[in-house]
Amino acid sequence: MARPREFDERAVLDAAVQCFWGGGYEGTSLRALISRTGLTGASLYNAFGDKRALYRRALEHYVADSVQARLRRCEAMAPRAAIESFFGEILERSLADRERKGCMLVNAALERAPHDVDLQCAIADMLSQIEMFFAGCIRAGQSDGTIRSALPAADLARHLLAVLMGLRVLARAHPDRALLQGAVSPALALLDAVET
Amino acid sequence: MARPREFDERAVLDAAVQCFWGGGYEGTSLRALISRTGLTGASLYNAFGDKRALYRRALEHYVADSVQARLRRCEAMAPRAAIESFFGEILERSLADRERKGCMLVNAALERAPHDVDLQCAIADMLSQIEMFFAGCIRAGQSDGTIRSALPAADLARHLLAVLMGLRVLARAHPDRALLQGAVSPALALLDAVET
DNA sequence: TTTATTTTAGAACGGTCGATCTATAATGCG
DNA sequence: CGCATTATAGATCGACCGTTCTAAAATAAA
Repeated sequence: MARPREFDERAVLDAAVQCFWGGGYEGTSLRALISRTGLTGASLYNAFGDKRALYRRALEHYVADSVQARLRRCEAMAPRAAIESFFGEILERSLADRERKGCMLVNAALERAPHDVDLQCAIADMLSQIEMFFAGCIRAGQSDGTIRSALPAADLARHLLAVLMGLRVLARAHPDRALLQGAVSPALALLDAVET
Repeated sequence: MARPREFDERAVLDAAVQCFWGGGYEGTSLRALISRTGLTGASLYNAFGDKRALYRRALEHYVADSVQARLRRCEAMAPRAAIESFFGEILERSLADRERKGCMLVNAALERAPHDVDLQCAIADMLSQIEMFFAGCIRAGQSDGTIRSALPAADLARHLLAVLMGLRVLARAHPDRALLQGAVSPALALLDAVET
């Protein structure tokens, strides 16, 4: 009934993520998006609305592609190992991240959440998915004895979430292995049965 | 020999901090700074150079005023209490922060450090001051027995630094008392002598 | 008082911003 | 084949960006 689209939406969102990830929302211009995605301003506005809506779609695309995929990958492992592997992956990725892009979700949480109510809710949801992954691992580990039960699983999960956010900030400001490893290892020690 | 300045530099930096703190670097326009500080563009450029230099001066002003003052305040306390009081203060301030401005240093670390080498070094220094505060408290507490010695003081300090960064991110995205308290309390438990 | 020097005020600069307009191209339906 | 509908391309919009310019004002030394 009408002219069909010439672009692949996923490819366009991939390109948009590449722009927004490193540059942030304010630091990414429509011109940059037009150049990266290859389509014109009119097409972008026709397909996605405005810059704000495109940013949100890009963030959701990033989270589905990058964060949720990692959660699924780790959920397949034993609880204690899942958490250790999760942080190990983050650590290696952060140290290999030459452009210092960090995590787009963390960047969005700090840059956009305070200024965009809708996005704030979406981001809170995404963060709570990570928290729930931690909580699930911890409860399972506390049941099978691989994680100590002295502290509430809910608190531990929130703690790990904070450590994760902190890692991402530190990595963007000062990506040093000793710093990041030092920050993570006490968190893992906290999960273990105690030895004085 | 020449016309004297009509403004107080500290007051101007205070105003600049108010602008940059909530809005970030890219989100704050020269017009906003001109309006808040009360002086003209020419005066700003004559006194501080350009926007980037003003941002750096504002950040240093903020850190001296807000971060270093808190460190001094807490350094006067007993080591274990100093850490607990430090996080307690952050927590209450974050929850009372209606505008969700968070911590300007953390905001700068995430927004500007990757894009500004000079600032990155300055920020790394400022963060390491906080890390050294933690490290000092922990070493002292490990000596007098109020903090357990099972983990290296250096790692614990880096861990607390990461938790602090994470708190600031979470508070800006989802300022909920249960979330923030849950994130902190395992960090404090980690410092204590063990009870199974 | 004159002169040199610096700060002020405010207009103005070229450039870029997000967003929209016009016109053309491409499809399915009647 | 028209016809309605949607996507494309590229020019263009007013607004705002960081920065600089000109000119007036204010001081201290000569």
